[in-house]
Amino acid sequence: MNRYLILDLETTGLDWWREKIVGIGIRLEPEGREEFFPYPDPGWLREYLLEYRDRIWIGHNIKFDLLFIHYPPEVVYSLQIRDTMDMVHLYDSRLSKSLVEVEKEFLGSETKFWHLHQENKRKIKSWDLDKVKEYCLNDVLITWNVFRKLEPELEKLEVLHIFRKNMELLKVLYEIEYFGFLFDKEEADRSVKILEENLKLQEEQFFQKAGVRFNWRSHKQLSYYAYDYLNFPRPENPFLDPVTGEDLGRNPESRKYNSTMVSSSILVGKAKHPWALDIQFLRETDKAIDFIQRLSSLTDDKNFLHSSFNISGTRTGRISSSRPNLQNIMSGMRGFFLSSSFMDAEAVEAILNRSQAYNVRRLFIARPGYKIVSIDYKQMEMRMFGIVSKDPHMLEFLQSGTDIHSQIAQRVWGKADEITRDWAKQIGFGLIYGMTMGSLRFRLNLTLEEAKKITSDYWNTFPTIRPWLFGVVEECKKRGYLRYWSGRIWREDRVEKMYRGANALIQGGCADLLSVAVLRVNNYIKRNNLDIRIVNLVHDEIVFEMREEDFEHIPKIANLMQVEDLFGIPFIVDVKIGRSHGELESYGKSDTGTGKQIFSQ
DNA sequence: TGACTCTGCGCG
DNA sequence: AAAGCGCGCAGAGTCA
Repeated sequence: MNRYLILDLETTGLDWWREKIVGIGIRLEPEGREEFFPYPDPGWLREYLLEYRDRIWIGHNIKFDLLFIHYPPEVVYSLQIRDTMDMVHLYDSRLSKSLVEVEKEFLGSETKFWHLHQENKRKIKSWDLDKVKEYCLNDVLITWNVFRKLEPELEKLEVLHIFRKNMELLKVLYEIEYFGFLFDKEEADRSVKILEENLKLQEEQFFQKAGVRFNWRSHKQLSYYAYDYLNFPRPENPFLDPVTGEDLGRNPESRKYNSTMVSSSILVGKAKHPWALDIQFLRETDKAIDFIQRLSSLTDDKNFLHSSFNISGTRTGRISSSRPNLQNIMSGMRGFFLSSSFMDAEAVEAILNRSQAYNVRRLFIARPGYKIVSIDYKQMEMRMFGIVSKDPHMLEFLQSGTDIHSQIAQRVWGKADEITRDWAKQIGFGLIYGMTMGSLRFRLNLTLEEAKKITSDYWNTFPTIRPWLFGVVEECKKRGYLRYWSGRIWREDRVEKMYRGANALIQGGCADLLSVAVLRVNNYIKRNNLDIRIVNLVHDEIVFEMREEDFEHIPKIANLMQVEDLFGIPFIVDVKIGRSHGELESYGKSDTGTGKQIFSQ
């Protein structure tokens, strides 16, 4: 019979490296014994709980609690852990993971809700300790009951093997978060200064051009000055329902259009507004400043960032990242070269000389003596698409490992030039995202006839793809869910949304593949006792920090990532190395003749 | 003042 | 005749 330790912490905040534990509640099962310790001494607490290290530890988002207790990663690796938050996610990724909602959904009670109704959680420091104790032990009890309820459910759904895999992945994520990613704060401060000067310069140029000063960050004000004040025709909202007049653009499912009409794509594309590029550039600089300041505010006293990697944060099974989000860091300027037209030559030069400041990734650096090594998958989603759709021609291309879009173009249209390669690429995206014909037309800048011809050529060349897409929807209609290659379940009961299932199978399939790769690579690192850390995960990329003398392990790591045994074809990877995440250079060469990476030994 | 929504935009 | 997948975060606006 299994023995359990269920735990829950109350803390002063979310950041374990600078906040304090207010109290910890634990429950021992099967004894049913409860204990609560207010403001425990951290060292004492670590020792005390280890008396129960042979038990299975259960928590709702247990990684959070373990980080607050501050165990070294090797201790966490030695534990058996169960995260009820991930159990909920594997049961149905659409559900809210907050304990209040989880209690309601699976236990049918609202005890936590009523506790919170009486007290403000943000002021937990000022609660009576008796109250904290009662609240905390109630959370522990809910967690235990949710675990008991969901374990058999997950078994019935045949997803316990994914749950076990995820609990091992959680330990790797723990280690990534525990050590963190070194942030170059001095350089960040310099960049912010430069960007703020740039912003001032851009604002001045813009206000002069506009002939009026206002807060361009406000949609309301910008909309007024860009259209009414300028007497510039306001583009018609194409999402107004012609019959009812309802603004469908306000539908949260589709927020691309809005009544203010000041998004970049509308200003640039639809309105062709004279301020479009100026606004785009102002926003870009503003965004860069926001990014860097957010990062600077979250460093610990040694300038490390400890992002949270969440395995139950996405609909598809991808990992998400927060505080800070390390998966959307700017890599450089995008809109500048388009928008520089409104500036005088001097201003253009001034900003170009400072363009490095927009590369926020270069602020993520290796520790002294180490290098950043980034290994990412080439065209990962296209590969997964070929695998799940089982199209023989697509799979044949994937085997060779050369540029997939060019190969497709060659096969479909008999030649692979820039134009046909772009067609192939856009249709590939379209298939992965469920694009409509209208959108594809816009993307390719074609007439309806041309677009239809091109897509039908594509369908004819890959005969199983269209039937597969229909089949996915059919299966979802029939069962109410889809199952990934990994066994993970994706549920959807709205028929009109089931087309998203194809994307889920691809995006989520890639996510589960990456998690397998992470585990295998991590096992290799630990087994050989290597001084190599994973510092970031970005959907199709693993970022490492290692010494140059350990570069000899790169081919092995790259090979492990290719997981050739899983599908019979390798997921080809690309290796880059640099002093920071923003200054990477290719490492090794891929042999385009055979398509085999040199890393596949 | 805080909680919430809306909108826009960075990344894969 | 343009608007598809998955995130997290920030400022402005709104309301109590």
